[in-house]
Amino acid sequence: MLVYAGDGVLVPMSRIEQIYFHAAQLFVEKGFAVASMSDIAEAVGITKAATYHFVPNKEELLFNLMNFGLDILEDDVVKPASTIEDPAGRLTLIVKNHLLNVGRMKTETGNPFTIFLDEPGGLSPKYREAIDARKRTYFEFVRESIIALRDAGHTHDVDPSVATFSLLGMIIWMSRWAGRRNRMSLDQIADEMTGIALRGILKPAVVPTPYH
Amino acid sequence: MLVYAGDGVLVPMSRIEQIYFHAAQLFVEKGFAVASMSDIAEAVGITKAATYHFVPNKEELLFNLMNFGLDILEDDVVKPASTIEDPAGRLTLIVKNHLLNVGRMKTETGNPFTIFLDEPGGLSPKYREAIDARKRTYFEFVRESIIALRDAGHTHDVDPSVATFSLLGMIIWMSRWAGRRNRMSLDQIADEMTGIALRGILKPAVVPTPYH
DNA sequence: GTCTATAAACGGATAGAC
DNA sequence: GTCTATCCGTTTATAGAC
Repeated sequence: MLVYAGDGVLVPMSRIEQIYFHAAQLFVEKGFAVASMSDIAEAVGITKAATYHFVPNKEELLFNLMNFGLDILEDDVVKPASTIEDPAGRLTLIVKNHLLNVGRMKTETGNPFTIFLDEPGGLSPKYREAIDARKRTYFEFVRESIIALRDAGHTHDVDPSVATFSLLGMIIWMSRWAGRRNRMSLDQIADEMTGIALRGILKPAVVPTPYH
Repeated sequence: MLVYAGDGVLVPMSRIEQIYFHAAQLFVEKGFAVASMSDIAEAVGITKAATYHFVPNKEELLFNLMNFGLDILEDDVVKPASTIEDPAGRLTLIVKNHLLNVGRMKTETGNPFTIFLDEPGGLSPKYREAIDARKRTYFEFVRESIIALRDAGHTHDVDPSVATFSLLGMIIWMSRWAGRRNRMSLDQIADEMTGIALRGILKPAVVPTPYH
């Protein structure tokens, strides 16, 4: 669908990929409801009718993009984290990689593949349920790591769900501000935020050394 | 505009207040672009034309609501925090009160006075600038407390801006999930999150006792 | 203040030619 | 694959009667 051009920049290839690429940008920039099919067509450089040759309707455009964002999340975060048995190391990798993922694909106006995972009212109930199920699976994946740490006595006295929501809120919100100024590198920012997140939840002795 | 009915529930009084009240709920629920003036009128129980007797246009409805939300934030967070000289105590009050504010006014579908402080593409540039300026002022207020703490050697090695964004992301995101289940009280949730936020940024010795 | 009626613009989506 | 033209529903907003 989209291809990395070496330095983390996403490059659209075929026409259909161009459509999805610009749709993602516009949905984030203006919101799903405000960005029109004409806007997308204009950004691609074709007419609205031509766009409908590739896309059945606007809702499926959003649905496919959300699934694509979740695919990336699973590849870049869940898959590598699943191989780590130590829950502290696993949680660290989750936070760091999710942050890098959010920041890496940032455009000038937001992150197309993260921010609109929560477009309100964009999807009809049928589609919405499928996306919600995938989001819940990810939430549980993060929460399980925190539960393991709590059961080992390695966390402060926090409810695992509250801790997970706090963590994910911090991460997702990053898509709204990171990448605006280049004073710090993305890696630096992700490291600092990983430290903030881990220290908030884990007891000092358990926080890995680079974030201690 | 709106009045508290003792237990934190907002009650609309006059007709114009009813309009703003239901508009706020609908904007959060469906998004600004999707919620129509007819929806609002129907919720109030009058016709769309009658609504326009009180409101000049849809955009100013959103603009006024955003300003109202910022007014509340200043009353409930900035004003009381400004009287506290100790920066650790001040930051603690900021986080706790902002969280209570976000959680208290939660409806079934979201927080009318917080979540849409960041409606994308809702406002035209002219109005948007005024809102952005007020948001920036609040951001700086939080950031200054963290800078004071860093200069006193009381924080971990974090950039004050990154720390502020992390903090606010966590808080704002709370509006999307808090209030769904009642396993924990709002005060309990706010306390736990305050702890997570403060521990992430402040050195253990400086974190106030209830959150240590 | 609230209504019915309607104007004017824009949205998603399709038909059919090339 | 892409275009022009168009259908049809919905939206914001207004006019004017009561």
